[in-house]
Amino acid sequence: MTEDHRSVRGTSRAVVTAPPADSAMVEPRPMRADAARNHEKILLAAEEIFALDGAMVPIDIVAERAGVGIGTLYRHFPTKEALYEAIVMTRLTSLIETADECIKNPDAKDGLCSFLREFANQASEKHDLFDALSQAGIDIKARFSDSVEELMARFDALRQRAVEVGAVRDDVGTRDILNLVMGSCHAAGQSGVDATSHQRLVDIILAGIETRS
Amino acid sequence: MTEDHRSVRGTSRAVVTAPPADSAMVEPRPMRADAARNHEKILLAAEEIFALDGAMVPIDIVAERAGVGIGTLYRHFPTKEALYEAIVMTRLTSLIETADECIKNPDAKDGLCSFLREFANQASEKHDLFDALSQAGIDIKARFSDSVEELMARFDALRQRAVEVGAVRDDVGTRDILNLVMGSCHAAGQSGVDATSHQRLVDIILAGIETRS
DNA sequence: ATTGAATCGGAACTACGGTTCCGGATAAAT
DNA sequence: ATTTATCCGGAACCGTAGTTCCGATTCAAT
Repeated sequence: MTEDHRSVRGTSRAVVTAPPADSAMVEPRPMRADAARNHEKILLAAEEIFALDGAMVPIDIVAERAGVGIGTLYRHFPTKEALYEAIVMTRLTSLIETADECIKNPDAKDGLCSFLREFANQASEKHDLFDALSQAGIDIKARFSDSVEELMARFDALRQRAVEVGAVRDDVGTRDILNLVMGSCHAAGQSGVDATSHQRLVDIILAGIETRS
Repeated sequence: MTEDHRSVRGTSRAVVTAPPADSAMVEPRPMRADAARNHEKILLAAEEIFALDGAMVPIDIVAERAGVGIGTLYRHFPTKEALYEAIVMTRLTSLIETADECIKNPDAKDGLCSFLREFANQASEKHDLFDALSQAGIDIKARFSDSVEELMARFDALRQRAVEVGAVRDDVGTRDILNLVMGSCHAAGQSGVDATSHQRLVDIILAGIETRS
């Protein structure tokens, strides 16, 4: 009994209503014009302010920045978690697209490098989003398993291809590289260093996973 | 009044007992036995539970674990920040000692490696402490500038020596290495991977900062 | 054993941030 | 223009976590 912490926090019975993207089968009425506009404004404002001030900013600040009331914000995203989810989702999708681009690169090593650089860019820009999520007890891999797996598959393909060409070591896992890049960007972001440093760090990591000559 | 005069005493484990005789005019009474015992218990419990469950655990949980009341905890550490500070202080001190050990190593590269490995160990164990601090708006470099500078100086000496011997590249800054190691440990800790992975990551980083052959 | 000061313990207070609710406003259909 | 379903706004509510306060307790000096 010395083990248990405070009683498990409120059963977050968060209604995980997926944002109706473009399904015309269930909704007889699409969405009122102002509602759609606000939805967009909120998403935009949230992304901006989270990237800027970290994901811990109170939501009423987000609402203020979006130019809407809190009630409106909650109508569109019934929970702060839901807002996080929406943003993470766009981020993952964008990253998957990037990976798809990079895999088109005929040079295996270049492809991997490009991807890692872009990945580092995004990671250092929005450094605390993922952090805040896990701090809030949200398991990204679990909640977005589909997209994450998709992304990881592409990432692994990039790595694998570079290994087969003999450009990078075969004893370094995809997960390792991810941790290296993501983590160092995070650290660099925290210690207020110049914004270009994460590129230098990626270079070092790339040197570290190269095949030894 | 810009400078807060939080007592620096109590940061090292040994000071809890009676102060030396040469400060008779300052401290007429040393500290009651139970008080000293509790001070120690709290520090210990806090260190344990922060390392285990992250630094966001409510302090009453810390008190419970230490077997004291909240009032008692607050008597010894007037603020949660103060508790953080005390722990960070012991950590920095310990790290400085490690660096002093490593610099005795005749082999420059081995010395640096040993230090980085130990650094990684500590970083991955208590990964969220620093995180929580910065999230709480506490600037570590500012508040502990003395110890941090001391540590950085030793770290830089280790790196410098390795560079002079020709073991590591000369275009990689001390700060870079620190970000790399600290960050990747953080990331590895977050994504629940096996506890040994941070050693693998350090190896990759070491490979990345080696002189190219 | 007595006494008084130091210390303990935890209930209560406070601040803050997420969430709910509902009267008022507005788009769109008639 | 009227009507109504939908949406907006923000005051109020609630739970959580940090902090304060003071009667009860304990150490240690006499």
